[in-house]
Amino acid sequence: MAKKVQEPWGGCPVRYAAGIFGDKWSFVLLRDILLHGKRYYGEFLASEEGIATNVLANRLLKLEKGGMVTREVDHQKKSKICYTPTEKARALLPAFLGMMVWSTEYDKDTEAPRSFAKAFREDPRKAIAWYEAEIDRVNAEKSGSQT
Amino acid sequence: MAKKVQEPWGGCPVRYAAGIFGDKWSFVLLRDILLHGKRYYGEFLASEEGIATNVLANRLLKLEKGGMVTREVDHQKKSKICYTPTEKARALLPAFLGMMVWSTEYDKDTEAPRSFAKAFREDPRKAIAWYEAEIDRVNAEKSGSQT
DNA sequence: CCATATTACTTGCTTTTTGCAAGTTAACTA
DNA sequence: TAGTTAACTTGCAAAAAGCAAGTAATATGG
Repeated sequence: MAKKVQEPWGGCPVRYAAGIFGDKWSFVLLRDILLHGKRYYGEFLASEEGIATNVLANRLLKLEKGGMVTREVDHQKKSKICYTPTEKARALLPAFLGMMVWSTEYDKDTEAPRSFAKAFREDPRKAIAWYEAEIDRVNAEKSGSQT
Repeated sequence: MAKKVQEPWGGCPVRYAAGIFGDKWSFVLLRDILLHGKRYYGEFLASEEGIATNVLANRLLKLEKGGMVTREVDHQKKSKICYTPTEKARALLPAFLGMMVWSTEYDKDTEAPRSFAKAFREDPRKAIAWYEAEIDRVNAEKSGSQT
């Protein structure tokens, strides 16, 4: 029996967002899928934060039900499942990158290069477009459209 | 013995943000303090989401340790504690409002007026400035600087 | 073709966190 | 000065997270 996934918590915009990705593991998964080009269960599991396998399965299901990722059998290897960010997840990039800029400013141990915040502040649209293009690139690579 | 508060989870910007406010109750508290002008324990407790008293105490402490709020005895009534958003919390407004715009676009039950997303998209700085001014107004009101 | 390995989960169990009700303490207020 | 408000704390049950091991469907080397 599949574990129950929290039902959407709508109405208020903050509550809605909190209901969809308002927990630390969802943050980390969104980072991996939007910013690090990860697509497979094993890749998410390998992130340094060390998510537990059952929690990972639960969050992937929650993100899928929340319309943030699509789940399909990989085109190149049928034993793998490919998780792809939806347009809804991609539309979160501006807020997500804005949040990261905030972190680089306040985390004294930040590992992000200064250039990241600088680039985003100087031309946010361009920065967003760059990440969008990266996502498209990864998607194309996983689409089985290889020669 | 006070409950232990999660130690900061630094380095990666996403992980840092997740460590500071990456749980649904912190989201809701930040909304109340940044957007709804709430300042007191009793006000946070009264939010419709229904946070438990022990969780509220824990999250206020976590936000304080994370540098998001200051905790001080109220100037007008010494039996009350006034929680005030720090500059660090206020600096999160752009990302926070961006996230809310995202919610209004994808939550079919959204209660936010269209004008909110429209205003933010047309002139984000102006929208942010409006909320900043609101925060200043509430702070002034609580500062005991009344006639 | 078959044994071994990958990959994506699921299951069972322990620990931690949350939720809920009740209790405590220090101002206030009539 | 007795009752009230405000901000927590405590104890306990329920839910979620963490951990180790197990399973099922491909894939792969010989």
